[in-house]
Amino acid sequence: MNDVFKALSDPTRREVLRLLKSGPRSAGDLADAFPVSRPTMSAHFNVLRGAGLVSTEKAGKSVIYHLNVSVLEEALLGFAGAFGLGTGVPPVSPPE
Amino acid sequence: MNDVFKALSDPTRREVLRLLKSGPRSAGDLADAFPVSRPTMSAHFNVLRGAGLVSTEKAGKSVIYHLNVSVLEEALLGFAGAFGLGTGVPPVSPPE
DNA sequence: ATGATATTTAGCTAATCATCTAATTGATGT
DNA sequence: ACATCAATTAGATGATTAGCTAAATATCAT
Repeated sequence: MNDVFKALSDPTRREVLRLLKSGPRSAGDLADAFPVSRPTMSAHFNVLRGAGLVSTEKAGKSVIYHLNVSVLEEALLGFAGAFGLGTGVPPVSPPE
Repeated sequence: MNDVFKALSDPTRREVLRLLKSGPRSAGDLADAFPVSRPTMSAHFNVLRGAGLVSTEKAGKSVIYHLNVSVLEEALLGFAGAFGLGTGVPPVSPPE
């Protein structure tokens, strides 16, 4: 889970996830959406994959990235939930 | 909001927030809960304060740290919400 | 005013990070 | 086989980060 928060700490990576929300995309397609080099984007993809936030699938010359929503959900809501946020169900003492 | 995610990327800082969830605590009291030096903890506090996640109040010799839940909520659920997580209300196209 | 206590700032270091260019790998088409 | 295109790895660099010790600041008590 630390890896997930580390991954989320970079705005480029958060934006990649947001783009992936609308559906799978190739590495180059994703890279085109950012003003940095492809190798740099590749490094960001590695961090996201290391955190389990995305999965890859080979399609010819391309590599398709998929968003793993469940991993995002588990980390984000898991943490938020510890503060009584997001679920509607407080963690310790319900506000009577 | 980037500052918030940057702040959350460190496990020590996330734990500080979790401790603060149960109520305000002094700097030294918080520092005692971690195996690092006080100056190091002070630096972590600065990051959390810079992100707006905590506020301070002076009380005699001590400095009391308060958790700003609203800031955490806005960032965390704001981001999660963009993925249809946490609110029960999907972000773009509601499942009819 | 002196001393003790709580916290922060200053200054340093080692490690990590985001970025780049150049080179490599892998797949497709001619 | 060769050229081309997509993506990654290698290797380097400058910036940021988390950590430390030592020194400074602020408050309280004597």
